[in-house]
Amino acid sequence: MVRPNAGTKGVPRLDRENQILDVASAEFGEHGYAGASIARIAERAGISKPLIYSYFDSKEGLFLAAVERAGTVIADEIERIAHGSSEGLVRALETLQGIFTILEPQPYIWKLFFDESAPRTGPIAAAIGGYRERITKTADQGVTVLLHQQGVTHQLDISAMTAVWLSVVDALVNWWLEHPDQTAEQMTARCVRLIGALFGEDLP
Amino acid sequence: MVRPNAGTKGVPRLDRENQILDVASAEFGEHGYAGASIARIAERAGISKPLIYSYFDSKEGLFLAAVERAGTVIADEIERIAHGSSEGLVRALETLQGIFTILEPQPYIWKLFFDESAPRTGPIAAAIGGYRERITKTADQGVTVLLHQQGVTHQLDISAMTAVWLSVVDALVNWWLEHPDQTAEQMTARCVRLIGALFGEDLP
DNA sequence: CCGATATGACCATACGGTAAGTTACCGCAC
DNA sequence: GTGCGGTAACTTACCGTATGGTCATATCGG
Repeated sequence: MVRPNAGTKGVPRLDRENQILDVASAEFGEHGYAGASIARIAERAGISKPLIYSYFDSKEGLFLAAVERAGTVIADEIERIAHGSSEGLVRALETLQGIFTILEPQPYIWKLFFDESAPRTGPIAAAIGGYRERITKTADQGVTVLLHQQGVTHQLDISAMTAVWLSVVDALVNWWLEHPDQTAEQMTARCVRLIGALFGEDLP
Repeated sequence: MVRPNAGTKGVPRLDRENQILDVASAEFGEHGYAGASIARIAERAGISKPLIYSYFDSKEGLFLAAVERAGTVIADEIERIAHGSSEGLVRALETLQGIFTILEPQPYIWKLFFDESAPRTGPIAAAIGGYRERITKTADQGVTVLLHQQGVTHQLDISAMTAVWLSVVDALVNWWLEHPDQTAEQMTARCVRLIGALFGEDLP
């Protein structure tokens, strides 16, 4: 039987893996884990389904790889900013700036951590949980400092406020996805204006 | 063949429909549209799959019915509050209080409007779009007033801020889902504390 | 010729959806 | 009151297809 193109492309495995992960992240981001289709990912990447399985074993494996690639980058960046000396709203703004910069090439990766239809048990849940915990823990520290300054010390209040803060980031990323013409710089400037207006502070 | 229990329960259609919608809302909320399973909904409701189809025609029909039941309630309440005389942060707080009160019996219905895996075309998209537009429009008016007072008039800034505000509501509802012991009243009190701390205002 | 890259064709099954029939109840003729 | 027909409520068993996943095989550089 004739199989045109079989094996003729010769793209190195690592390159191909990254290309697949790019496409898969977008697909998972757009449709959620359950709504994403491997066949569609293959089509969008211009390759065949079996190649994906030969590199990532399963749908779960592919999603897991996407989550881990994204999680490392995002969590590292957030923790890096947290280790700086800034505090309160300035730190919040720096975090947003860092996230926008990282997400600029591929904004969809943010959504991998907030997928309702992703498996709730097994390695995927563990990985998502791990990265979310790193992110949440860091956010929690920042929120704690901010709220303590204002006299709020109730643990549940801080927990809720952390959830709100993470959701604010989420909202801005999603808004950005709907306004793809905006640059990371413009997004940061926008946040400066909004924080300034809401909290009446002068930001650097 | 013996069919034990066929037709023996005799629950009136409207009651059964509402029961199914309760279960379906939770299932859709937990797993998203694509991740939800009709068989599982039937099982959770203690009935058989065909009964669901005889009442709602299809998975889309079931989701649509859930969205419409939830959307009317939520959008009406939000618009009702918006027609009051309050403004700015007070109005924000009243909106949150209203939403918490409405969602108390069934918090999952909020998530139906933010499902990534729901159909993007057809009647479902239209219904979701319609309710989201009602909610967004109302939110947008409140945000516009608030930001204009602070000198922010750029249309895109307002659009982004509206998205952030809606996401704040989303975060609080999700946080609530993870802390089911909390009452609507406690949630409202928590928001009073947090808004007070962040914005340094005295709220009624 | 061997290993890496790649594919068309296929399998298994989960899930949306349906056909056909069962049970219970209600209203009504007698 | 009782037999009976119509209807609402409900079920088992099944179908078709989309999708996750696999197999055998092809191409090509070194």
